[in-house]
Formats: sequence, structure tokens, C-alpha cells
Amino acid sequence: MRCIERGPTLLGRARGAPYAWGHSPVPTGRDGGAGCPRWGRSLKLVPRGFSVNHSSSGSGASADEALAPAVGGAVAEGPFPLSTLRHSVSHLMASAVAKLWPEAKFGFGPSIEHGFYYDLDLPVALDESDLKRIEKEMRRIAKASPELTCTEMPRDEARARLEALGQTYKVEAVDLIPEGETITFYSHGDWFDLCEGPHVDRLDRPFAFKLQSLAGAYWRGDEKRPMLQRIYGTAFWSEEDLERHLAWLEEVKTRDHRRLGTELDLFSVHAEAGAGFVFWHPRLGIVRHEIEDFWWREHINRGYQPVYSPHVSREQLFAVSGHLENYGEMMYAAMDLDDMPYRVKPMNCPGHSLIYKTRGRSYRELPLRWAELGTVYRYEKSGVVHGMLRVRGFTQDDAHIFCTPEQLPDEIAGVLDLIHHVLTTFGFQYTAYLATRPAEKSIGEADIWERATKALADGAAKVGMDLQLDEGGGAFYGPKIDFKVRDALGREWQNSTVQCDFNLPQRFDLEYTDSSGNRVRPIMVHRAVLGSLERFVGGLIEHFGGRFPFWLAPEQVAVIPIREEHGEYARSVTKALRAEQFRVRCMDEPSHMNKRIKAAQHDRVPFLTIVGAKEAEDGTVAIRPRGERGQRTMSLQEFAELARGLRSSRSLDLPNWAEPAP
RNA sequence: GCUGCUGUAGCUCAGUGGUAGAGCACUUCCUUGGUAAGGAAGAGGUCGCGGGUUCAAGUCCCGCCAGCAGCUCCA
Repeated sequence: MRCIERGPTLLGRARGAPYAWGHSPVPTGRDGGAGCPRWGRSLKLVPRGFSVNHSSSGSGASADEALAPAVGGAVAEGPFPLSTLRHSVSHLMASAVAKLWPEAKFGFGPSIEHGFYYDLDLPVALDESDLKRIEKEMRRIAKASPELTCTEMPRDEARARLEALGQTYKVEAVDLIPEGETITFYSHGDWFDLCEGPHVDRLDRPFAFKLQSLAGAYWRGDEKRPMLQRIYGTAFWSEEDLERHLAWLEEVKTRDHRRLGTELDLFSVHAEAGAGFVFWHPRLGIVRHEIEDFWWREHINRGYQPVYSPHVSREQLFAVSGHLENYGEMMYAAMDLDDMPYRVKPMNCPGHSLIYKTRGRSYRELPLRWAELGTVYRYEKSGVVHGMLRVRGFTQDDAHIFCTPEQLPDEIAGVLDLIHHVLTTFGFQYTAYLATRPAEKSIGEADIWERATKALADGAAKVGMDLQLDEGGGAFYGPKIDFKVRDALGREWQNSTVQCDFNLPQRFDLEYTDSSGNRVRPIMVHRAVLGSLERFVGGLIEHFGGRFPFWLAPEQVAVIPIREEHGEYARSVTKALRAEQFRVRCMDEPSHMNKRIKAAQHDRVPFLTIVGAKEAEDGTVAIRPRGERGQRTMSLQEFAELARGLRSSRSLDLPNWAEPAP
């Protein structure tokens, strides 16, 4: 739509549940035929916890290159690319399934980012225990019939053979292969599969694999077609690599924001309230407050002005904006008040447009930069809501800039600088993509597109930002720059965006008077830095693994008196720090000290201070930063100074006083 | 929305037809402890909700709600 959308929608074609959105391989039909797709450039969810890369046929190492640094080890080179191994293992798996269920029909079975899958049509629903059986059969087949052979076959014969086998999906796959391409089959033992290859030569080479999960998947990704059963698995050239990969998945699980949300008392969702609605608990409320505070300071410093618009408006407003027509199915149903339909807003831009229109505007007052943390509601299908990362109600950090075409490059530069500043403050690395005019439908004159696209590029050049090109990836209403951030685990996801809009000013008939007295349309820039507070903070929880930096931490210091008699000193320390607006937890309850230490550590409090007789006498605190970072005793004033520094600099690190390793 | 799975104490889970269990958390008492869980006792559950089968349902069946893994859609 013409306004900012969060996350995956920003990329138009992107999708995802968890958090990894980005470019990843998907089969594009032929170029490969059954089981051997060539990877197309398409946006697709990759399994949770994985980074996403462009991948092309035969370059399967890319995924592991991304993974390796994060898990501290390289992935073993095999005699063939890892993607080839995985592709062959998917065939091996299919052959095992065929043995166990002779009536099975097969769909596609490619290697993917971190493994492989195969889509199957079976008379029975598989469960986890079947995976073990299949693995066992795979091992048997690999031993019994290790040799792979490749056979070329004329189209008619290929078709006939597959029909004879009752492999209806494969027959369809043959028909997807363009005329003139060679049709090949790969086989080992009884297995005989339409496939482009390449494959490993033998299945008795040393490698390690694991079948991981089951899921439903529509044949050829089309919900009007039958749903097949998909088995996901992965394979490596060594046990160690497989183990490391599985350990990595475990690490990802411990960082899952939903799990940490419960464990750290951060947020909840409720059946009573409905799916996709997030309840922020006090401990996360303060985190959000700090983020919003930071956000507003940055915006006001950069000439943005706060505006506020209502959550509900007459439906007519969204008819004018075009949302009803183009975005209607994402909107909550109308409610009737005084026989008039009203809607909950899915975006903030119509409201801001109304404010613009309240009086005549002069070029002298442009650019106008209006910011709102606007809460919007959008209907998401029940199967896709996910923790804080994909919800039905969220707060967008929205702003609209109304400017002249001449001002556009500077405005873009300003936004990019702001985005850079905010993202790096949270410790994210990012990649920026310039999305140009889509090939199909789009509005606006060619020269306006050209100018706006150039303005985006010039703005980036002005602040020294590199842009990747996303050809044809723009919105129908204008070009944009999207940002993908890379989190602490190397996973990519997307929140920030800058979008030029030629459509909404026209729909709302927005104008200003230029220096010659002519009425002209302003250009409207939609932009989001955080995207959605919900998604951003959900991602932040995972990025930090619940270990928020000092300035954000729900509790910044835990004060633990050794004995009850030291409670008074602990309370005076607490009081002194709270007087400086630090968030301090005074753990003076009469339970065992070690228990309180454990509790504070569980909650990932950045600083732990134990106070006893010594400290009370000297007016000091024994400070231990979170993690294995040693300990120091210092005066309360010294510590306050240190804490003030960490807070004002929004430091991502805590001091490290640990003895260097010998 | 679709496919499959799941829903038992605040949390993590055990309990596959005979009127509910563990660990942690919580409360109380004891312990006065110098850096990663001291001890004991207690309290806490209409087994997601609604129907059905049965002498009897946490357990079997149906529907709904929510969650999980994916798929699909998302201007």
C-alpha cells in the first residue's frame, strides 16, 4: 500500500513467520525439473535461526559461511559442494520413503539454505517416530545401493515412465521443463527420480544427516493445489559439523523471544484477548519507554514534530486513501456508529494527510516532518501470528515528510542518517537495498520515478551509504530503500524503510504554493526506523538473548546485602542510585545470599553488587558486571559515575575486569 | 486460511478409562550466609472451553479457542 508497512510486507513479496526474512532460494519450476530446481531470486522465509543468503545452484557453501563464524568453526569441505550432498541426501530420503510406503508420490526435493526437504503425497500422516524409521532405512539403502547413475531420456519416454509409476506430480514436473532441455533421471538401487542434478557419485561416502521436522506444503506453493507432507532434514560432511549445527539450533531456541518473554516476565499473549495481541509487562514496558524516549529525542533533534491521530476514523477516509480498495482484506471490519461505518486504522498516513490539508501550505514551510508512534491494526491470518514478531496490532514508528522535489535528496539523506544512527545504537549491522520501479503496475510519470530514485541514491551517497539494487522491487506508488539488519546471531530481518509516494498526495489533493505562486503537489516520504515496536523489541530480545545493555535493562543494578544487618546500607545504596534515576533492585529479603545472587543473574541484571560490613564501613560497593567479567570494589560515587557514562553513551558493553587469560 | 502436532499448578513437564503428580517458583519457620540454587513444612489445578460416548473421561469422539512447525497470502 502506499504507506509504510512493517517487516516482510515492506519487501512486497517477502513473507515469514519467525524472523528471518530475506532472499533465499526457492524452486522456480524448471531450470531443473523435479527435484532439481535452479534457485530463483525470490523472497522466502528460511528456517528460524538462520541467516539468509543469495544462493545459486551449486554454491551451497554460502549458508555455512554465514553460519560458521557465529558458531566458531568452519564447515568441512567435502568432495562435492554441501548443497550437492544435501540434494543427494534428499533423494536418499525419498528412496527410503518409497521403500516404506510403496504408494508414495513425490513432489520436489531440493537442497535449501541449511539442509533439504522433500514433498511427499502419502496415504498416511507421518509423525516424528516415522522420521527415525526413515533414517534407518536411509542408512540401509546408502550401504546397499551406494552408486548413483544419471540417465538421459526423451520427453515422451520420461512422461510415459512416470505415468506408469503413478508419479503424477513428476509427470507435471516434466511438463514444466522447457522444450529443448535435456531431461535426466538419477537413480540408486530401485530409486529412479526425475532430476537435473548434480549429485554426489556415491552414497557410501562419509557424511552425517538428520531428519528434522514435518510440515505441510502445497504442491508448487499453490493453496489451490493439494497439500503434501514435507520432511525437512539437513546433512553435513562430518558428524562434528552436524553436531555444531544442531547445537546452534539449541542456542537459537534459548534466545527465542517467546521463551525469554515468559522466563523474564517481559510480555504475554492471551487466548482471552485473541491471537496476535501483545501485552507488555512492566519489565518490558520500561525497555519500550527507554526506546521511545531515545526515538523521540532523535526525531525532535532532527526537526520532526510529534503529531497524534485517532485509532478510528470514518470508512470514507480509507476510501479516499485507497486503503479500502487495495488493503481492505487486511483491515478490521467496519463498526457502525450513527449509521455510519467506521474503521480501525491500518496505517497512519491518511490521518497525517488530513492534518496537512487543514490549511494552505507554502513552500516556505516545507519540509514538514511529522512523526507519530501510531498504533495500527491489521488482520493477519490465524496461522501466521508469531509472538511479538508478527501480530495483529502494533505500534509503528511512523513519520511522513512533505517536501519539494528539490528537497528530496537532503530529506532522504537525513532519514538514512537517522536510520544508521538508530540501528547501530542497538548494535545491528545492516544492508540497504534500493528498490526501483516495478515492471508491472505502477503509477506516476517516468521522469518522477527517475528523479525520486535518483534522490534516494543521491541521499545515500551524501551520507556515504552503500546501496544494493533491488531491481523492480519498489512499491507501485514509488521507489524505496529497505534495510535488512543482521542480529547478534547473524540472522537477517527487516524493519526500516524509506519510501517515496506519488500517490497519496494526489488522492488527498495535497498542495503547496511554490515561489512562483503555482500550486504544486508535495512529495510525501513515508519512513519507519524501527518498523513496529513489537517486532523491533521482539527482535531485540533475541539479539541480546535477554541481556539488555545497561541503558535498556529493566533492572540495571541488583543490590544484595550479605546479612540482614547490612540491609540498611543496601537500602541507602539503592536510594542513592535511584535518586539518579537508575533502576535498582534491592534484594534485602532474608533468603540465602546465593539464592538471591542466582535470582539476579537469572534476570540478567547488568550489575550485581554485594554489600557487607566492609562496604558499609568504607562506603563502597563490590561490583560484578553480568557475565564472566570479574569484580571490583569502588566507592558508590565512582560506580554512579561509571553507570552514568554507560547510560548516556548507550553503551552496548559492560566493563570487563576479568583477569586476562594466562 | 491450509496440513500436522500440542494444551495438566505461575514455569518446565509426568500421568494412554477408575474421582490428579514432580521439580522450580510462591508462603511460613529454621539457617546469618562474602559471589551461580541451605533445610523443613505449607499452599496452589473445574486437567484450554463446550458438547458427546461410557457405570466412570485429564485419558476416547466431535466442535471451538489458543499455541507450535511449516505452507499460503500480505500494496
